[in-house]
Amino acid sequence: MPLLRPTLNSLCTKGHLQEALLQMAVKGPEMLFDGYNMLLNDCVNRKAIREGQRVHAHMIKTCYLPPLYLRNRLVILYTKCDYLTDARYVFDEMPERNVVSWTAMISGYSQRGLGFEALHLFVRMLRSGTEPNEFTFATVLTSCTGASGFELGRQIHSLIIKHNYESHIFVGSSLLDMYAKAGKIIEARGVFESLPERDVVSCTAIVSGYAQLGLDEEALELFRRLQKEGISANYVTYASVLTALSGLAALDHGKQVHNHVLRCELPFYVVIQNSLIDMYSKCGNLNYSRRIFDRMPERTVISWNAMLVGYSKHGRGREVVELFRLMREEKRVKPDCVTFLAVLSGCSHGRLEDTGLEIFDEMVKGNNGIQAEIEHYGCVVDLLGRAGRVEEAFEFIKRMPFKPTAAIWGSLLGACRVHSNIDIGAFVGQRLVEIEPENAGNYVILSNLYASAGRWEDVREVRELMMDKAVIKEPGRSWIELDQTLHTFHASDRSHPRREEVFWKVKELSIKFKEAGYVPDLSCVLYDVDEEQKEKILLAHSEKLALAFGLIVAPEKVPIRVIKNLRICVDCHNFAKLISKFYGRDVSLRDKSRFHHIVGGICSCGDYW
DNA sequence: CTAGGGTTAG
Repeated sequence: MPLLRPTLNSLCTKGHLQEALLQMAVKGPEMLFDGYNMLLNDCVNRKAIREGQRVHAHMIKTCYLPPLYLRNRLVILYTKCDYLTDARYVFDEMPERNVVSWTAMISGYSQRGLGFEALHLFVRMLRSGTEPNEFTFATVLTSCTGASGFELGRQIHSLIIKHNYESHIFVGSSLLDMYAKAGKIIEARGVFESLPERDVVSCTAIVSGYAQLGLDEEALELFRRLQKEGISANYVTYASVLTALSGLAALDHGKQVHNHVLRCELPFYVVIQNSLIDMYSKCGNLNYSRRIFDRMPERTVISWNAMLVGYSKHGRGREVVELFRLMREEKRVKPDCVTFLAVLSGCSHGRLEDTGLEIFDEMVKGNNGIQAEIEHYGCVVDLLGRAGRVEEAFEFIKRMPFKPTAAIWGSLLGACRVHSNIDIGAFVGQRLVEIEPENAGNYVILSNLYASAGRWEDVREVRELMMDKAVIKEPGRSWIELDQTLHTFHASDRSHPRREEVFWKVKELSIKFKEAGYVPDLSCVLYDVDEEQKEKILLAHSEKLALAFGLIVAPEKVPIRVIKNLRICVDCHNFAKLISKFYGRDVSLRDKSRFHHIVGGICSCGDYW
């Protein structure tokens, strides 16, 4: 900031802008305000920072003391051009400030993602006695993210009510978005419903609020209703809708939206194309994603990331590495932290552990300008564990510069299960049930590990602990798309119209597979019941119902495409492989973390997931 | 003069 003045002095000496400034001086001091105002206004509109700086420099050089209005324009100029330190310098030097000065500065911080600074300034504004207006509220709420931000957001809400701005459409959409991002969807919906008028932005905010929380059906239902009410949609709306469709893997609907946006020729097409890449890959259709990607006239880092994530989730390690190489050759985009997450997890799922480790080492050396964060370390743990290098993974965790999270221990525990490492598994499992006592899955893996070592006393203890502490947060659910309809199945489902037929089909399959040597994997059952009961529970798993339904209804040449909201269990995975083998059907199964493409009884995940 | 919604990961 001390550099500002000399920089400005040098800028002030050249260019034809100088001409304009000279003219202003000639015409007399009463012309200065209008002249400066006009020039600055023009610079703001064109985001011409160099010229703007020269105008500012001229003020300083001629000892002109700009009034409040012009100082505000300078703050606005600098914030809009992303020169935040300069904006703050002007702001700090102001002899007096009004609501516009404060709001412009707050907006500058919040748009740069510096929410903490923005909130801090807002509090200072209140203390200074300047009354916030609708612009201030709409702005400051965008910085109320995270736990501490939400607390402040609630307080700001009551302030908004006090100032009678709750029904203002800008304030209202910002407010409902704040609630939605904090996971308070009921409050968000309440604000939305109480708005006296609606527009594209407020409608998009609530739809995307549902979508971002994974409430995909609700998002779509609301979107359809709003469409019927005649609300228009733009590229942001469609991006949000596509997010919801990705979550549901609703390929037919996704294609419809695709056709629709092609016909509309919406502006900001990159954003929609990014969403389409993601949608097709999450619907299992990687080739479509790649086709869109290849034909894009311009790509952002998100385009590359979406494509990389696609390959990664489908277990296509070689494609991940190849695309990453292309991305580095292309100098216009720089890989970011998401890129490295996608690449590392792609190497892990694609069995390219040495490549993954090389890329991680490069990251840690700092060659890429990206700091390795805990999630990246988590990918490496996953990668080592998946490759059977369990001890190495354990040592790696001990040496990490981060405190291991439950997710990291969980990943190692999973590796211990697959590679039957009882010593490390028992240690990790005990640690994990302490950190995450509510997660039932941990107890199950741990007790199975003990069982495999014949440590029955420990098995009993873990089971008891589980009954005591574990809660099942999210019920398992699987679905399948047929003629633009999603057919959803729950384990204890009584709702599907063809449930009887589906139930008998599963039973029939089970008998048939048993004759061929299928043994139900009872260790997948969380409940402490007898074996017969366990088998019943297993046969009612939602993914088996959806698979059986797919076998009944899906046309023969088409893969059976099942989506599950949680991780798939070992037994259902076996079951799917048997369906593929016995019926010659390709099965595509998407679970919480990845795709399983099963052809001829062989799964693309290599049986580790 | 100052304002709200969005796409990748977890």
